[in-house]
Amino acid sequence: MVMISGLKTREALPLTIAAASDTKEILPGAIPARLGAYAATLRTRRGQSVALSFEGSEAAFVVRSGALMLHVTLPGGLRQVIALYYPGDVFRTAFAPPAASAHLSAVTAGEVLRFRWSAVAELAADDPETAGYFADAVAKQTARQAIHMAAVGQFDCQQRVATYLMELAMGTGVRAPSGAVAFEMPLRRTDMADYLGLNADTLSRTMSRLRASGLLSHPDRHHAIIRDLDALAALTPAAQSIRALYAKTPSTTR
Amino acid sequence: MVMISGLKTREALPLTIAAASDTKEILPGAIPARLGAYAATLRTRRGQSVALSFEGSEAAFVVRSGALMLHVTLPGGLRQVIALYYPGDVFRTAFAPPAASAHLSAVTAGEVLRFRWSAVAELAADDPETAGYFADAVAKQTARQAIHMAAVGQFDCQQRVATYLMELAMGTGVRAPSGAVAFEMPLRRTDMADYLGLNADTLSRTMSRLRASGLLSHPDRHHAIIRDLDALAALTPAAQSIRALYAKTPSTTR
DNA sequence: CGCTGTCTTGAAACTGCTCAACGCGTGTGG
DNA sequence: CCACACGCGTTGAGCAGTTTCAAGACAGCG
Repeated sequence: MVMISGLKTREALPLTIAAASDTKEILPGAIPARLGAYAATLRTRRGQSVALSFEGSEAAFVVRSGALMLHVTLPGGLRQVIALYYPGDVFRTAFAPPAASAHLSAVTAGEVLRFRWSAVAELAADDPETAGYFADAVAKQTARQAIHMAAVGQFDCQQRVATYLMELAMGTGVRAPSGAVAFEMPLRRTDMADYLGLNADTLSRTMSRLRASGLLSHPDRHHAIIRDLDALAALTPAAQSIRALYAKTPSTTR
Repeated sequence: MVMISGLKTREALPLTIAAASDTKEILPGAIPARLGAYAATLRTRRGQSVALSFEGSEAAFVVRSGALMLHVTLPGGLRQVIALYYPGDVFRTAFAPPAASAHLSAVTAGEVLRFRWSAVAELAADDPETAGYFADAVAKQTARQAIHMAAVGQFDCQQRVATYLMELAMGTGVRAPSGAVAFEMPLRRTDMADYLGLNADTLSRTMSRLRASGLLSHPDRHHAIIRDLDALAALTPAAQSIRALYAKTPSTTR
């Protein structure tokens, strides 16, 4: 559907299919080629923070690989990770709430395309593909956020953790022949807790319980293996939704 | 870009110039005129449910007056009100998460414009005003949701209630000379609780405590008066953000 | 080798939830 | 016109799940 155009100005941006040699380089359903002409590519390291705006004007970002995290800190030291952005996701400055000390940072090494929002808006005005790409990406993200909202608002501790693990497993997991699923957990415990609206101690305890039950094991801090995905799914009321969400993603290419 | 000094944010939006002689039909952001050609106007009654899609295809909605609520019910009877949509807000079918029995319903009598999403997408492709309107509306909503996310994830019961009251006061409140603010509370207690991720009992208790402290009074179920807005603001860590959000709203027209 | 940031774990304190009862306004039928 | 049921909101008492605080374990790094 998307073809490579000769529009690259500065550096070659294989914006079509990142011929993923690496597991992470999931193809974002193809980022519209014409965007390339306006993009600056940021290479992120884990933990690196990304300026929300660009030279004082509103910016837009498209994640190409890796992941970003938006978090806010409110008076009183209350911190909440609002959203995680994965390959194909878009973000614009105006998504960040005002007066909430919002920060965007990388949770993983990866690549992020940055634009002036005005440039994106102009391009979108005469390139339906770009317009559609943004609109659909935002819609998909909104739907994902809805599930997350429900999880944070209604689930107990274990359900939230199970939900997050499920998302990771579905999004980036690798299936072993045994039926087990292995994946990375890019967030630190603290960030994970802030994302789930939990206390870090409680989160740790919950993960220990899952480990004790044999469902989960993590060889090291940032890696996890789920013995039985269905058993995990049984722990979260959002299992169906997550499955539907991640099943749909690839076909998002429309 | 049309831009008229906004009065009350959440009152009716004129579709075009329609010199709204009607009761509350005042004009803030102004919905792009050309959308009118594709719109079907739905008149909602409180509690009425609005079909998420239209004749099997994806739909888009723009709230003109009143308010809508999106809620999901997950297995186990867990219910979460995901978002509230106010005049000027947009919604499209794809915002609703899959497999979560999502429902859109009116919390107030009002008017909602309905479109086929495909029609909106086509129009946006050659009308930058429409495209910009949708993109900006979605961005504004996303920012609002971020605050709500932080509230549900991090705030205690009283802070959440104060946050919601603050939103209402800023959005639809009428200032009395005494400094008090009066506003409507369109949601039922149960829905309010589900929106805030609280138990209805707990919510009721919290409101009683606020009433006992003299800050709040409600002459009847759906009306409230805040004696001192600053005192209320002091109760929620999100006060600054809410103020910024609602101060910015009128100028959002850019 | 010791430092530091991160993660884990325990015990006590507390917040919010559950469940059950009651009050109140409204609609319905005798 | 009253009796009654119903939906909705309020309130209390007891309980459960989370948070808090403090201490210990572990890994990476100078």
